Amino acid sequence: MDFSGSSQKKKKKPRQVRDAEATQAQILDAAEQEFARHGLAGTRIDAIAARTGVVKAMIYYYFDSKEGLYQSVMQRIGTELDIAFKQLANTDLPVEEALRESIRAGINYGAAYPHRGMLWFYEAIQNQGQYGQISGWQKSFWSMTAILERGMAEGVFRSLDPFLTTINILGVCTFYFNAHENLKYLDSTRQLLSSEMIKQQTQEAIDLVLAGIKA
Amino acid sequence: MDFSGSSQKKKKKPRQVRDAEATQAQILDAAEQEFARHGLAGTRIDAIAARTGVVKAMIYYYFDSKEGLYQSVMQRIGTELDIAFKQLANTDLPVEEALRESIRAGINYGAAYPHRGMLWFYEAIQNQGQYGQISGWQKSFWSMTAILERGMAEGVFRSLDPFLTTINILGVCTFYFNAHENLKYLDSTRQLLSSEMIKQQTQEAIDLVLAGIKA
DNA sequence: GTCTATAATACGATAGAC
DNA sequence: GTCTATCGTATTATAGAC
Repeated sequence: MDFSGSSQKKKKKPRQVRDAEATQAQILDAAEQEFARHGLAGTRIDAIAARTGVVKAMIYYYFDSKEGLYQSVMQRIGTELDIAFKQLANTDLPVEEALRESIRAGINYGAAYPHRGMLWFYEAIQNQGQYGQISGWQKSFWSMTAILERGMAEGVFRSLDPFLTTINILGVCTFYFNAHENLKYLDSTRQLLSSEMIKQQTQEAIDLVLAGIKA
Repeated sequence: MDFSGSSQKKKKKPRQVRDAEATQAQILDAAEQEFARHGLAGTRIDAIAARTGVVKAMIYYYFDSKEGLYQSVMQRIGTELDIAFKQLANTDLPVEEALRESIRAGINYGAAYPHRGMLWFYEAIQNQGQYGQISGWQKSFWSMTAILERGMAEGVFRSLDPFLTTINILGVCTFYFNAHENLKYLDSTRQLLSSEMIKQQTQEAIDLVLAGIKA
């Protein structure tokens, strides 16, 4: 039932006319989502292409390989992370309030980018964290450790290991979101990702940590 | 260059003569490791077969499909989990000590089965926790919540949300091991999985939580 | 820069001999 | 119960037209 040659040819994807920068950003966005959902190994280039609307070959054209694309995603996360947590380094606030703000920032970040927590776990499990270093996330970690040290020096916080305590605070901030898919079966009446529950969880986390480290 | 028919044939795997039960257990062990390392979707049946020394077809013979094998792994974990955390339900200990023991048990479990934490995260991310319910892990969760409620009733613990606090304690117990591959880059002088560091972390975790919830 | 087509390989699952 | 051999499909990556 295919009449005519040129007037009614099969539907054909019109060639996209876009600038390189926009296309690259679009690919990075789609890639971040797919990598977070399936990890580096499990992500299908086709899925990224489908999400972007760009064809598979374009991804190889811009990023060489799946691994190269993954590294670019990590790099971009790093620059955004710097911006989000840079302010925590300022010493204007009293330590107690600075720590409260850090926890708030951590939970808000986890709520705002729920997929990035998964990305980090895939990175740890599948790639042993080798690509994660590209992002330079360590800077954010040490800025929280610095707050704890300042609190100890000022006598506001009790004697503790700032390194391990930073890890444990990070655990409180992230576990809620990272384990959400498992935790949701516990109590079907609670919507764990609703803004009210997150607000409650923020308060509980701050109360637990602050009471846990005060002198 | 293939002389003779039977005297010099190519090296051939000798047929294994084993009982069904031993073979099944062997497959389950190898499968648990592979599923923890690569998740349900990412695990290759060939890899399990290679690890077991059994041939791929045997796995299908005993477990029908990759999904069936995964469910069997989850079921086995559930029975072991029950045994490991059953004792925590007893109310002989004072609440404070009961909670201390729970945290110790949680960290010890994480240290003893470091791969299982990964398995749970894969389960959450890849399968939305649907297969995790087979294990019945919720029982262990609620037993810790019960301790917190008892502590509040006795006036030993401050007023808190037992549900969210259980999640946060679990976060402290598990994050250290789950994020280990990312955290190891922070301070190369600290061996996070050494028994001394785990001992330190256990103490820090107990101090943080106990101080955090005491009345 | 963007597309189509395809090479090369890897994987889940099954059939059938022993 | 255990093995070999294979089918069908999905996926990374590239070649080459436009």
